Amino acid sequence: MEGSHSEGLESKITQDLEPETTQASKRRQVVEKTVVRVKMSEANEGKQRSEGPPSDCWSWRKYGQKPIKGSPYPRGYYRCSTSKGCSAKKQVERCRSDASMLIITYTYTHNHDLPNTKPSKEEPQIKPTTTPKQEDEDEEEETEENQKSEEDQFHYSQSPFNNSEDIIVINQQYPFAEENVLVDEEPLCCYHPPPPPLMALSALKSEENDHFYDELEELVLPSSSSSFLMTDFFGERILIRPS
DNA sequence: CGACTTTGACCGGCGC
DNA sequence: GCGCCGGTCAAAGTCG
Repeated sequence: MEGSHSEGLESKITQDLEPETTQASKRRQVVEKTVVRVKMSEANEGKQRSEGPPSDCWSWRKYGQKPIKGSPYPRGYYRCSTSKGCSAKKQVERCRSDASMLIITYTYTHNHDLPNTKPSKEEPQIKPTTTPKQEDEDEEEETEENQKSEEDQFHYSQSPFNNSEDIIVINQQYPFAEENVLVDEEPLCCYHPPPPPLMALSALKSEENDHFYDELEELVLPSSSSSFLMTDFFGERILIRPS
């Protein structure tokens, strides 16, 4: 399974922060929502299973799944299992027009810190080749990302959506795709700078996330087959403004 | 044994 | 008021 993580881990993640009330209901959606779009190449999709999905560093437990009108793919409902009292939730579904695009909607915030249960162990070398990510690769985004990263990187655990009007563009090219790092699955995590412990735990969490993707995979197995090439995924920012 | 996934049923909100 | 749809709950089953 872990033969080669750094193979095709390209994911395009776009995170849109919605201050609240998406637009539909005023009562139902009076919660902070963060929409994250994760674009993964076929390779990724194929590997999701074994490699791990673009997950955040949290533990999620699935508590439901429902077919959504207008979408050929069902939506999965996950709840943070890291902490019992945590009300953080997330919905995962595939883009109906692009099966390779995952739409993850985060709701509520975590009221606890990241499950850094294993800060020591395989984190020492988590230093990506390009140390601080690719700070100059995405200047603009990087800027934002950087700020966000540094701030949300772990703050995310406390108030990921508190940044109400921010756009987080995850632009990762796999800085950690080395081999020591098992970060082949945390786009969400990765968009943060190279947080040492984070990576380690990311890998740990991958199991759980694995399920989540596993499922998605079952939903729709794109005939991806062998297009397993490493294509740099560029960050794509989707700005959703609750005008 | 505990934690998690799966699946059907139920509930509440919204639109017509 | 009715029907539709999204979201959540709960029981059963599975896996580590």
